Amino acid sequence: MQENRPIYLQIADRICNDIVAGNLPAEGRVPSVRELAAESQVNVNTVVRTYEHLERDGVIFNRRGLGYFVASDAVERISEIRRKLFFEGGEMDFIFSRFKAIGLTPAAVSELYSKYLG
Amino acid sequence: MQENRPIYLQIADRICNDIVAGNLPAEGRVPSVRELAAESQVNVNTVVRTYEHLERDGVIFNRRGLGYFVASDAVERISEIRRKLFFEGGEMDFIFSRFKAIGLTPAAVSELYSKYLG
Amino acid sequence: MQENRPIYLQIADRICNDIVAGNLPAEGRVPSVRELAAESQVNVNTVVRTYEHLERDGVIFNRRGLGYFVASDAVERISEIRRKLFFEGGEMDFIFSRFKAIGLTPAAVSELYSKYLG
Amino acid sequence: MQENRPIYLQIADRICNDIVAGNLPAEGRVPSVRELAAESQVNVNTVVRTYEHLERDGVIFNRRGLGYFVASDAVERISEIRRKLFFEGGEMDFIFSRFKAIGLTPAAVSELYSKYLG
DNA sequence: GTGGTCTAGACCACG
DNA sequence: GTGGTCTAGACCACA
Repeated sequence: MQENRPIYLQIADRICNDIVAGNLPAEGRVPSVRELAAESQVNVNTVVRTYEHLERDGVIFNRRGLGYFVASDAVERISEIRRKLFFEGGEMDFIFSRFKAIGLTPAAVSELYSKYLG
Repeated sequence: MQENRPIYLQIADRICNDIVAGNLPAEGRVPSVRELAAESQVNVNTVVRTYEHLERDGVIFNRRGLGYFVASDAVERISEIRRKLFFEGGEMDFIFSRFKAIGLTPAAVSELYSKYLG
Repeated sequence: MQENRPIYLQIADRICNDIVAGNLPAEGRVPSVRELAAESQVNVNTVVRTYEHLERDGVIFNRRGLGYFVASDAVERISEIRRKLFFEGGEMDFIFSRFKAIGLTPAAVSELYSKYLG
Repeated sequence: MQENRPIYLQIADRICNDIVAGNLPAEGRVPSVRELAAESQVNVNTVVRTYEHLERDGVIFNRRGLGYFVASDAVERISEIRRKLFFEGGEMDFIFSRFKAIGLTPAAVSELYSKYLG
């Protein structure tokens, strides 16, 4: 499933996770486009797209000539975006339709998810 | 989420759901490409693609000049394909990572899913 | 391979084999269109096409109101048609290209064919 | 015989032959759909179909935005597919029935095939 | 009537 | 630049 998603979104997700986990603190600088591209083994343009995407969402912001920085309210932004996508963007309904299609019960889902977390 | 998926796959999913639900019985005929295209308001070629896809998966088969028919073991096939995609195709892990990212607990997921089903 | 060939040609082949084997003697009547259709579990039009095809090749001929009959020189006709198709119709080259593609040697082919005949 | 096969399959065969022959090495890139379409003098969509077909068979794979690449085990895949089609798909039996129908002996087949190869 | 193939051209997301 | 999808329309073989 991940491999079918656009690479730039996968990278954006990683950045967001790092922000939420505290690896990338608020107001701190995120890796440069070239750094991240080299590290992720992808084209520079792909990372550019990632950062543009995150900037549009207010997760990071740009200081001309200095690079991109984590927004002070990035964690809240990310949480809000993800919840909105999940509950209002149809993600939840799609996921539940998949659960239903393979015949999973709520109890089974809960158990599988517990295992995943644990 | 659904709306971003290719139409031909959405149609394939609908056909599969109809098969699982018993609306399209085993060995029975599925709508002709032209019928389904008209009904679904899409181009004939899109339905052709759907049926090619389902045939490759062994869900339907072709009788020359007569049309497509539901495979006798279609229900099992569909179940197998969907479970494999879910458990081995990384779908489950991706979904659970989303749950985790927005801070859902197993209990919360179970409750939401119950509501969805009910 | 057989199942991908047009049904009317498969039936034509069967008729030809019956003629060569002597089951359908020269000047004898071949089954009526309806008989053969019922027996072969196919549409009447398919058998019509078979007979038209065989008639064009001079293997059978039509007596109005009486049905189709095996031509007196049907065996020779069939032999000639088959050889021509094989040697000049590109059938041989295609077959040999398949042999080559899966790495069969002449000796291996000979052995497999002997087994098939035996 | 070849000329009656769909173009997209003929092109697929050519690609496979190039892979087996080493002209298209494992992990290497295959021509872009546009390149191959121009070179083969066919519509782009026809090549798209060829590549979809080869991808389903695991012969090539896609890297997003970069193009299609030869699978690392492509040669084995191709060999397996071709052998399966030949031995289990009824291709062999059909071919041998043709040999028999025109009265070829194993020795004759071997000789003709040797000539073809040589 | 059925599906199968092919073309032409468009628009899009992605890297 | 890459492929992915979709449309429109054509022609064909087959049952």
